[in-house]
Parts: sequence; structure tokens; C-alpha cells
Amino acid sequence: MSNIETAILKAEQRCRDHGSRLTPRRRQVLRALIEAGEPISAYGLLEVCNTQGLDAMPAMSMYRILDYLVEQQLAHRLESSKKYVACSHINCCTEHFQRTHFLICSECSQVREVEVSEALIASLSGLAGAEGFHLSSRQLEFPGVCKECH
Amino acid sequence: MSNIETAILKAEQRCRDHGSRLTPRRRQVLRALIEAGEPISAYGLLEVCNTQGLDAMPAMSMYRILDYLVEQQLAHRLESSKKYVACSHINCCTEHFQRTHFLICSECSQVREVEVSEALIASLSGLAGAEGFHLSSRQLEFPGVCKECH
DNA sequence: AACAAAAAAGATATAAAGTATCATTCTGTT
DNA sequence: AACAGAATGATACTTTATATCTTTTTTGTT
Repeated sequence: MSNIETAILKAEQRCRDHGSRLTPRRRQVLRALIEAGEPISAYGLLEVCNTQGLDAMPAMSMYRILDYLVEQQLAHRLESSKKYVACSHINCCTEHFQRTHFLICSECSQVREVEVSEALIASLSGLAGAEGFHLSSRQLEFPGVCKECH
Repeated sequence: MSNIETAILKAEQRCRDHGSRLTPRRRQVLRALIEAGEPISAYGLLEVCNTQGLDAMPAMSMYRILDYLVEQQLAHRLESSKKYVACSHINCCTEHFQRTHFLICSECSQVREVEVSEALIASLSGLAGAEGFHLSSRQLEFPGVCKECH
């Protein structure tokens, strides 16, 4: 079975586990997102989906579905570019990391989803703590240049 | 002299040093931004400026001026909220830090501009390096809760 | 002072991203 | 079948941002 089919199956399972379901529309969007292979905007994805035979989907639905996929951690929204990417861990684990961080190549726009060590988190928290801040866990986005483009 | 007047003077100096100038419009925007005291959107700032007697300014001008202020590091654009803040170091130094990072309180939306230690930068670079990424310097935005709100 | 070139600002239109709201359809349960 | 709740569709609108062309202001040069 192709990687993408496996991913869809895994995604379905994850949705079921969370008491919801990967409906045809959601599946369509997730599949398109995975096939895109790089960050893509909501409207970009809408265009892709709306040239696939099925009835055209309004923008509102796309945003709703993307919200859902992000909530299920099947996708991530990159704040810095306002684009979406499929989670690169759909295939490899049932539950997602608490913290997700992204290395985003400004040349080829490829994205690497990375885990950050506890030590590093501790440093960051310490820095914030010194200023009286309590960091809330979330995703960070680091711009850079990847190996291929460097 | 009030803090804000000092800041304006310092800002003028910094612009001159960079071979440009803090025009009346730019001064008006910078002053409004400082007076806002918290992150404010381009259109929000436009509304403020356009109720100050002077001729109304079009949105385009506001964006141009904000771009200029950001370029001069007299202001920063917060990516996560699409808002702008006056640089908190206008008064304290002629040149700005290379890297600027923000702790953003999700309760009161106050922002703390912080410097990050070399050690921490090194850890981050190391993490990215392990993935073949070369980080490009830029601002990071950390969401959290400030001392007062915690 | 007069002029040309460059910088800044104004005017207008439009694109892109995202949300509010209400109606309709689908799905599982009784 | 009938109902409740979830999901989707339809429509309109808001917010954020940019493209483009024109006019005004500033500055350096003769």
C-alpha cells in the first residue's frame, strides 16, 4: 500500500480514537494537503480540491476542515507564511508530540518538523521566567536554509 | 523632557544616521504607536492617526510608513498577531540588537522585547544544524503569560 | 532663484486571508 | 420514520495587505 493510503488509514483511526470521523470532505482535503508536499495556502488548497470533480467547496468549508485537521494534529498551520502542511508524523505515531517546531527553508519552502530537547525547552523557559513570563507551549517556526539549498 | 519626546528625538537621530529622515507623517505614526503602548494593527493605528486633525491618510501610506519604521528598527511587526509595536529600545541605544525576540502575554497582550543569550542561540543553531538546516537570524515570538496575569 | 531628480505621500482599486451567520444535508440512535 | 447533533453549503462581509499611478515635497545643482 502506498504511503499516502497508509497515512489516510492512520488518520481515520486517529479521528475515530478522538470520537470524530474523517469524512469524505476532510479526507479529500487531507489527501490534497499530503499530495501538495509543501506548505500551501487555504485558498490554494481550495483551488486544488475544486478541480477534482466533486462539487465545489466554499472557502468557509475549507477553513473549517483545516481547523479540524489542525485540531486533530493531522495538519499544522504555519503562522509565518499563513500556509498549511500535513503533519509529517501521521504515519509514525498514534499521538503527536506536545511541542512541534518547524524549520522552514526560505529557498525551497520545504519544511522539517522537529522535536526540541527538554534541555532547550528548559533554557527557553528559563529565559522567559527571568522576565516573569510563563511560556505556553506551542509551535515555533524557525526560518533558515536547508542542506540542499545551502 | 517626557520619555516620548526623547524617543522621538532619538528616532530622528537614528533616521538621520541612516541617511533618511523622520518626516511629519512618520513622526505622527511613531508617536501614535508609542502612545498605544501595546500591539496595534495597521488599520487600528490608521484610525488613531486619522482622528488627529491632520488630513486623513490612506491605508497604503500607513503600511509604507510602518515598513519604514520596521526597517529602521523603530518598530516591530508581530507576525503572530499581525500587529505592530514601538521598539522598546528606542531610548536606550543607538543601534538595535541583531536578534529581537518577544514574549507576548496572551492575557493582557503586553509585549516584552528580550535579548537571547549566545548560548541559547547556539543550542538552537545546533538543533537546526543536526537537521541540516542553517538558521537565518530573525525574530521569534513566544506566547505566554506575564507575571501580572499569572 | 530655478530646475531636475529623487523621495515621500496621496488616491484608487483590488487581492488575499479569514470569519459571521443562517440554511441545508448527512448520520447515528431511538 | 423521527429526531438530535454534526458536518457542510451558501452568502456576505471584515480585516489585512499590495499594485499602480499621480501628485507633492525635498534636496542637490546650476
